[in-house]
Amino acid sequence: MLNQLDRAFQALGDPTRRTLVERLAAGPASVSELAGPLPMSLPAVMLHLKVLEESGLVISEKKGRVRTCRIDPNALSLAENWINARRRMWERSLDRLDAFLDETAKDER
Amino acid sequence: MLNQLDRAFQALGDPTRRTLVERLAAGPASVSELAGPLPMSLPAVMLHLKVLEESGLVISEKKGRVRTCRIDPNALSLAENWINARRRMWERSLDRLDAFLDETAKDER
DNA sequence: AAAATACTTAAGGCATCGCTTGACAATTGG
DNA sequence: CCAATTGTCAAGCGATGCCTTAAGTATTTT
Repeated sequence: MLNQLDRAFQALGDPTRRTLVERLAAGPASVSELAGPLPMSLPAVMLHLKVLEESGLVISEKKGRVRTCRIDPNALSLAENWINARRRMWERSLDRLDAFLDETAKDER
Repeated sequence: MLNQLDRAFQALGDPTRRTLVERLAAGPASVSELAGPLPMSLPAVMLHLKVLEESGLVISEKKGRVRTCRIDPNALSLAENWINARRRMWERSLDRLDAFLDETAKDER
């Protein structure tokens, strides 16, 4: 029972899939175009695309016999925001520690 | 042969490890404190911490018999920046498409 | 209609992951 | 010193992940 954030991070954890995202960030592409430069079979790339699609990072639609894939920037933002929130939280906790240490130093004077 | 970005994203892909990061974002904690609320054995939590540490997201140091863990916000930024760069790239490519479509519409007038 | 293109599905192999239990330090408090 | 606390190491097991090949299906192209 994995949520979207799990899936997104897990998807980005694989170098092949990050390469795919990187390629798609430059613009939409077909499955063959994506698979072309990669050192693996086309079915393998399809599986990666499936993972990316289930994570919400990538959207695809089929017209005729070619499936065109594109990035969904919303899903990217979701992951980005999660990290950002935690980083900010951590920085605030550091600030509180600094303030506490300053207080202590003042008291000791 | 995984690089730091792979490890970081893979680490964040696991719900337990994101819970750990979430907890640590509020401030440092010992291994037992981290394991306490979690529905698994302490060795299991240790393994998760090892993954987080190898990914660079978490730093720990041992004093006496207690190991204190804290977040390294730099590693968080690394992942955040990667996503941000791709999202921006994608948005730029959308802008170019819009511009192109506008041009085309003008030509057809 | 036959051939080529572009994917899709299925079956299977091997590695890694997440977790468990059990045994084993190392440190500290009574 | 003895015992409790806190963490570490190791073996192992079932599930998942990544990839392969082989055999489809659907859609153009010739």
